[in-house]
Amino acid sequence: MVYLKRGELAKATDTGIETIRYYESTGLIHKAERNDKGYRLFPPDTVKAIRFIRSCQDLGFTLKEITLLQNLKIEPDQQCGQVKESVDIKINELDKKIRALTMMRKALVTMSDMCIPEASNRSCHFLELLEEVIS
Amino acid sequence: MVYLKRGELAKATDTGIETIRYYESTGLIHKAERNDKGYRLFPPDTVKAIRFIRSCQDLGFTLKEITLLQNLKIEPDQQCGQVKESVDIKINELDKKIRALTMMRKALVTMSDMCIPEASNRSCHFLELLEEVIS
DNA sequence: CTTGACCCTGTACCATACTACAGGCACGAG
DNA sequence: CTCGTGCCTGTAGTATGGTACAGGGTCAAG
Repeated sequence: MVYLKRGELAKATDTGIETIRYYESTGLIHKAERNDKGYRLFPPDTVKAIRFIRSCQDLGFTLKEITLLQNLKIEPDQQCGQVKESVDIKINELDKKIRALTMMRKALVTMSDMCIPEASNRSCHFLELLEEVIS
Repeated sequence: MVYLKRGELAKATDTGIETIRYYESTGLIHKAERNDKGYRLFPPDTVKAIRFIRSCQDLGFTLKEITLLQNLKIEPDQQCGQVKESVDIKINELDKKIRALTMMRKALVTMSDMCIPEASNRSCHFLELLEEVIS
């Protein structure tokens, strides 16, 4: 059978078995079908869905936001403009986040570069550096 | 007096007044001195400290991580190498995060571009698009 | 000298995102 | 046929990051 039981899905996605139930209960993944004994049977693409969820979480999205992302689709009908608007907002947010992270990265690189064993006895205070880079 | 009371600090940083007490209790900001009546008196640079905390949170750092960031200082002593190592790890993490966000941004831009009224009757699902853009 | 805005403490509560039982049925290996 | 997993349900507990009182003192303006 191509279907996965809960434990198999958990292993395949390196996720806690209870987490799967939690995701199902919140609607983050589709309700699984059940066999005659009540065991959950997940279609194999649930693996992808869960990997997507975990990746998004790593990027700082909440489960609520991830639900929105999952539902994001543009259909060329009268509602297109609305969806486009929310997509554009999301793009702006991402831009801000990317810029900020890039600045922080720069601060860290500067720090790392300053840290050469032979370097003179200057000391580096991260916060001051970061403030400089950010502002 | 240059010192700020709790409410003043809250206003200056656009933060809940109780949040300030919470940050103080967790050691995220220094314990304020008190006047003779027990009122907290915060030195003015606490404003900066709290802004720093909020910015870092926006970037997806936890309060625990922010504490670590605050303590990150490189002093040219024997521990320099160690600190450099952890800084470099953090840089790698940021790189990954920035790349992933950039890809996600690309997917959204593609979506947004597809949404032109005159465009044909194709419809666009974010997840599929993201997979395309990523791979 | 009272009224309202502020501050104090302790404690309780909230949402999010899990995580851990307890009690019970299912199933395959030995 | 039993032993060890694995699955089921419901419910309770955890950590994080706040948020909201209650009950009481402080302070300055009118």
